[in-house]
Amino acid sequence: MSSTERRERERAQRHQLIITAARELAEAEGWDAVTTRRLAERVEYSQPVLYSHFKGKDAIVRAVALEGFDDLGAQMRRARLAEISPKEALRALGRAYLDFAADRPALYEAMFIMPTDLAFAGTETPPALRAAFGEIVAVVGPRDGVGLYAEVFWGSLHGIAVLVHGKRMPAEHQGDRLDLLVEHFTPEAG
Amino acid sequence: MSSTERRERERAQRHQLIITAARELAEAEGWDAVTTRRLAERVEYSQPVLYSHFKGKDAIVRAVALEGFDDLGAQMRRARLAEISPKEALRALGRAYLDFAADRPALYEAMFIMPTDLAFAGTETPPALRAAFGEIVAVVGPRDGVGLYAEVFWGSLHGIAVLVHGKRMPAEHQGDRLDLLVEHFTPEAG
DNA sequence: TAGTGCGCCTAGCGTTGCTAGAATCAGGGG
DNA sequence: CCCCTGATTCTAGCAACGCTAGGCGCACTA
Repeated sequence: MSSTERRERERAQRHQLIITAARELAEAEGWDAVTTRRLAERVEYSQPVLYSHFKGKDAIVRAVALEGFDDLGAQMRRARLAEISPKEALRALGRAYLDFAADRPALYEAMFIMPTDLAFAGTETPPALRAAFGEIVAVVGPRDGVGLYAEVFWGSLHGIAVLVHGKRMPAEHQGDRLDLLVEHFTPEAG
Repeated sequence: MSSTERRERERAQRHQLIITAARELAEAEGWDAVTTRRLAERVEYSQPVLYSHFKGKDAIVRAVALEGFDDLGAQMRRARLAEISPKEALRALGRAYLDFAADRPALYEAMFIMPTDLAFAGTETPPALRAAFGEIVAVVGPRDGVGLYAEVFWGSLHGIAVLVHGKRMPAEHQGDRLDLLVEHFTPEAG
């Protein structure tokens, strides 16, 4: 059954190809440009092939988002581990988060803005999401049982990131905003 | 030219009718349900009439959003003026903001989530937006020249509101999150 | 080599935002 | 009183969207 294996391998490659193409197209021209037709053209297959891999366009976006959580988690982890003091670690993680949102806006959009049915805080939550949130918990400090501080710190970062991204808040002073947040959320100083 | 006046009056009424219908339809069934066809049917005119009032669908959404800022501004103002102490005023305004987002999700979406070309912080910023932001500045205290504290407080509120709305953060504990924010942003204590 | 089944593509459905051109209606002049 | 003029509204249709049915062709099995 070697041919079957090869087929499955090729199929998996194409699966990944679709996800990558969708992300690249979104990052280059925005999600509005990611239509099933253009995406199919880009992977050099016809439209229906997409539907043999994914239930629909939403599922493709979800797959792109899911990969993004690995990246974001790793980026935050690297940032916080590079610092010694809790305060500096917090600032580094916050900067990493905001940089991620600013540098890869389309990916960030798929992860945190577009409608999704990814389970975010439940038993079905994918490991990548859990790990990414865990980085925030680690740096904020699990001062309470439910991670309230981590939630609010995350929410604050997300808020300013998304308002800047939507041009509802000036892009300048983002560093100052982060400093202000860090000042308030530094562990112990609570 | 009385007939002309009447015509203009009727036209203005219809203009408002379209905005109201769009908002109601969005609040009842979500913005996806607000198609130009359904909206036209609802106002009992044909589709092209919409385009004689608005440049396109985006312009209708923008008009709905603009009205929302009056509501939100008033709601925040009422809340903060009902309290004496700065801390309680801050909490009341925050609660008003979060309640607005939770109670009128479609309207909130049009104001703060959907793509828009409304000028948010510039010379062209509509008075309603300016006034609403002014309420936040008033309650946070303009501790710096550029309203950094107000921006970050607003961003934090927006972040948790929108993450809960998108089911990316549990809906519970929203009150606790607000308390935590208020604790950190209370004037003087800063 | 003939049969068989899977995989891919062509074609098309219903819906979207938006627009061109026909039709209709109100108001004013002969 | 009637017809003409101009504005206003509607019918019809375009291109693009997400998605799907059905048939064709190729690769593998026997």
